[in-house]
Amino acid sequence: MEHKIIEKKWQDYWYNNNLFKASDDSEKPKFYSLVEFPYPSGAGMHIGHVRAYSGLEVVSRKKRMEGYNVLFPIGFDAFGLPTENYAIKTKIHPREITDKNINVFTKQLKSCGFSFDFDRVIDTTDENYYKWTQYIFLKLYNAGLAYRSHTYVNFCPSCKCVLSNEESQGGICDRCGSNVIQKEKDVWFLKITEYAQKLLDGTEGLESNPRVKTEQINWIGRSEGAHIDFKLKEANDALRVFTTRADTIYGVTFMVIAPEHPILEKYEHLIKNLDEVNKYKEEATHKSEFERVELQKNKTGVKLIGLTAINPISSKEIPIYISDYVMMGYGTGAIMAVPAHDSRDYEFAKKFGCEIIPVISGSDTLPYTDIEKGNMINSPLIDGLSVKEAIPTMISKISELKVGERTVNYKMKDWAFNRQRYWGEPIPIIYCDKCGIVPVPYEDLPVKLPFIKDFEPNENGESPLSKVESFVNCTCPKCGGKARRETDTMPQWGGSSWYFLRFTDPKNDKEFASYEKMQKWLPVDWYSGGMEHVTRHLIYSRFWNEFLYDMNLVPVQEPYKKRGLCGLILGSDGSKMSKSKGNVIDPLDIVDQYGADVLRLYILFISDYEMATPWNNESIKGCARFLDKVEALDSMVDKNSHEYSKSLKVLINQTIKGVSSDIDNSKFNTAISKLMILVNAYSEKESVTLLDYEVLLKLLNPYCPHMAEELWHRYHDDSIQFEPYPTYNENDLIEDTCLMVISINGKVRDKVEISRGLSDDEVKEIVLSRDRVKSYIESGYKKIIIIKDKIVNIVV
RNA sequence: GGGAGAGUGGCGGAAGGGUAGACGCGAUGGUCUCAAACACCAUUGGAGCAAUCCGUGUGGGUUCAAGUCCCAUCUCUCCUACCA
Repeated sequence: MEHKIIEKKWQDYWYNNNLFKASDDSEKPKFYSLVEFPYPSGAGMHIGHVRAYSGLEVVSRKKRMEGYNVLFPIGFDAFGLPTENYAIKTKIHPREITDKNINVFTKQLKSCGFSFDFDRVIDTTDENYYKWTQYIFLKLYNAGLAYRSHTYVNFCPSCKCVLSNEESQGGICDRCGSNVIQKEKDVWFLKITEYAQKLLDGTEGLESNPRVKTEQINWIGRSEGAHIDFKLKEANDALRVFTTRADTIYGVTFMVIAPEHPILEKYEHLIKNLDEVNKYKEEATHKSEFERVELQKNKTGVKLIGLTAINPISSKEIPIYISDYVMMGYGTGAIMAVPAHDSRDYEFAKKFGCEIIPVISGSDTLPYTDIEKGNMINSPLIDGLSVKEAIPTMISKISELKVGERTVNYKMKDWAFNRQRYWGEPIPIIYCDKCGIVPVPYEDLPVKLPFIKDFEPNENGESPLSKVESFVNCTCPKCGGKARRETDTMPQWGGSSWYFLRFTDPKNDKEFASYEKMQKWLPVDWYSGGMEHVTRHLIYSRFWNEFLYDMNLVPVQEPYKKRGLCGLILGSDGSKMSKSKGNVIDPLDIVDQYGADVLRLYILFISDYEMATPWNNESIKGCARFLDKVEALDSMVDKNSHEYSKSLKVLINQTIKGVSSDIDNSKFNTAISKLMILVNAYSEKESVTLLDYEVLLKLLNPYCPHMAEELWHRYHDDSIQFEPYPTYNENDLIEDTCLMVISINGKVRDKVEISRGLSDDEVKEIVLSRDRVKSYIESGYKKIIIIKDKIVNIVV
C-alpha cells in the first residue's frame, strides 16, 4: 500500500474534521491521558518522542472506541536555555525561533498521525499562558511560600551567571564548560519543604511502578531524630544540631559546622584564628563539585579558637571545627561528632587527633555503626539500654531539660527559583526603596517579557533584562514612588508545573482554568513520561497542585492518578543516541521509508515499554511485513459471512481479551505479538469472514490507524475511530480439548490431546495406558500429580 | 557509601510455580527468477544418526515440579550521594 498517500489522506480527514476534540459537555465518562509536553528544540522530533507518545496514543484511541470522552492534549514547554543559546549564536530572536520550532514540531506530530486534540495546544512562552504562571507565583508569595534570601549558590565565573543544580551537573557549567563555584547571591526560593510531608503522603496512592515511588520518597528523604542545642561557653547562645542518634550524646567529642554557617560571622570578634578560618572558608566555596567528591575521603578543616561548645547532658566542654564535610543545606549545618560510631567523624578525628569515646559495646573495632547489636556504655543516664531503647529515652531527657526536642528532618531543599536569563517568565516582583519587596498586583499581569536584542547577562551576573531601562524602571504599586523590577526570570520548571491544569481550559482569559472544567477532567488518569523527571518535574508539579488545592483553587489534592514510565530508545550500538556518536535515528526518515504506521508499531513492539532498548534497523522489517500480511487478507474476506470462522472463534476471543488487558498494563509489545499470531492464523486459511476481518482492524486501529481506517473504508462509510472496541465472550475463551503434558520426574516425555474437564481418575487411566508412559514405569511409580487440563507429573 | 532495577539463543525480547525461548529479526536450505531483490515454504538454544543428555550470571536450598520462591554470591544499568 502507498503509505504516503493513505497516511496523508486520513490525517487530513481526522484533523480537518477535528475528530479528536475533547468535549467539555459530553455525557460520556472522561479519560484524561497526558504525555510530558516537549521542549520544541530546533532539532525537531526525536525518536524518543515517538515512543513516548505512541504508548498513550494507543491507550487514547482504544478509550475512544470504548466510549470514553478522551482528553489527550499536547503543548510546548518552550522557555529555556537551548533556544536562548541558539539566539545568542545566530542573532535570531528567541520568539521567532520558538514559533518556527513549534510549527515544525506540530507538522511532525501530525505526520505520525497522533490523535492529540490540537485545539488545546498551549505554549508556555505565550503571554496568555505565562500570565498565569506569574499569577501562581504571586499566590505562593502572598502565602509566604516564595521568599528571598541571601545565600550561597552555584555560579559560573566565566558566564557570570547563577546556575541551578540541574544546570551545573558534575560541577561543570552547562553553557561554557567551566568549573562552577559557590557564590553569595540573592536568591528567590519556593518553600517546597513546607510540603515535604504532604508530598510524601501523596506518593502513597499513586498507581505506578515502585521505582517511581521509591525515588520520590528518597528524594524527599524524611528522617526522624532530634534537634539538640549545645550552649556556647563564650556567648549567651547555642549551636543547634540535628541528629538521628541522640543515644550517642556521651560520645560527642567535638562539633563540626559547615563553612557557610552564620555563627562564624556572628561571633567573628571571638574567633582568634579568624584569618585561618576565613581562608578555609574561601577555599571551600571555590572547590568545584568535582573536587569535593574527589576529596571525599580526605577530610579537611580548621579548629575554631575562641569558641567552645558545652555538652548539654554531660556538661563537658568540646571544641568546634569548621569543615566542608558538613553541608549548610542539610539539617542545621552543624553536627555533634561521635567518632566512635560514625565513620565520617572517625576519619576526621583520626586526622585531627580528636578524642574518641565509645558509648556502645559490641565491637573492638571502631567506628562501630551497627544499631542492631550492642548496649550503651559510658553513658550514665542510659547505660545498659539497647540503641533502639536509648534513642527515645535520651530524646525525652533532652526535651525535659529543654535543650532540644524530637523533630523530623527532610533531605529535600527549598527550590531556588530565579535565573539570570532572558528567555523565561519574568518574576512579578517590584523593589521599592520605601516599601521594600512589593508583589505586582494581580490585575497588572502579565509582566511582559520585553523584546530585546542583547541576551547576554552583564558583568555582575545580572539578568539581560537588567540592561533594559524601560523594563526595570517602574512605579511602586503601593506608594507610587520610583521603583525597580525584578530582572531575573523563572527556571525551566515553572511553566510545566501547572500545564496539566491549563489543558482543561486552555483559552480561559479570566482564570488559569475554570474550577468546573478542572472538576470535570481532573485528576489526570494516566500520565506517561520518563524516569528522569520523577524527582524534579513530578515533585514540582505535585507541589504546585497541592498548594493550589490548599488555596481552594484546584479540586484535587493529587493531580495524577497513575504514572506510567517510558524507557529510552538507545542507538543501535546500545549507547545513548547523540549527534557526536552518529547513532541518531530520525523518526521522519522512518516515516518516509516505511510509513507512520510501521514506525508506531515497531517502536512499541521493540521491547517492554518501560525498558531502555537499542534501535534495530533490520527488525523494523518484521512490522512492515506484518502490515503487508494484514492488507493481503483483504482479498480473502468473505463479505457475506457475519460470524466468526469456527476454527478461529477461540483464538479471536483470546486475542481480544489479551490485547485489551496488555494495553491497560502498558504491555504493548506482547499485545502486538498477539495480533501477529492472529494474523498468521488468518493467513493459513482459505478465507476469513467479514467479522473476523473487522475485529482484526479494530484491534489494530490504535496502533496503525491509517491502515486500519483505509481498509475499514473498503467496507464502511464511517470512520473506524469511534467503532465500539471488540469485546470477548467468556465462554469462547477455551477449546473443548486440551493438550495434556505428561512428565516423568519433572521431564516432559509425552503429550496427549484429551477433552477438557476430565476427572483425575479418567486422566490417570488415559495416561497410564500409553505405551510411552508404560516404558518409564515398568517397575511401578511412587506418586502421580495431576493439574487439571494442564500437566501430569509421575514420580518414579 | 546508600537506594532501586536487571542478568534468558547470534540479536530485540516472551513466559499468573506447571511444555523455557512466544512474537519478530537474522541465519541455513528450498520455490519463483537468466540473475538479484521482494515474496513464499521448511529448519533454526547447544551436543548427538538417534534414544537421550545439557541448558535462564554463579553456588546452595524449598517443591512432585523453579527463569519464576528462599539464602548466599558475582556482574551490569539507573538514581542519589560526606544526609549527620
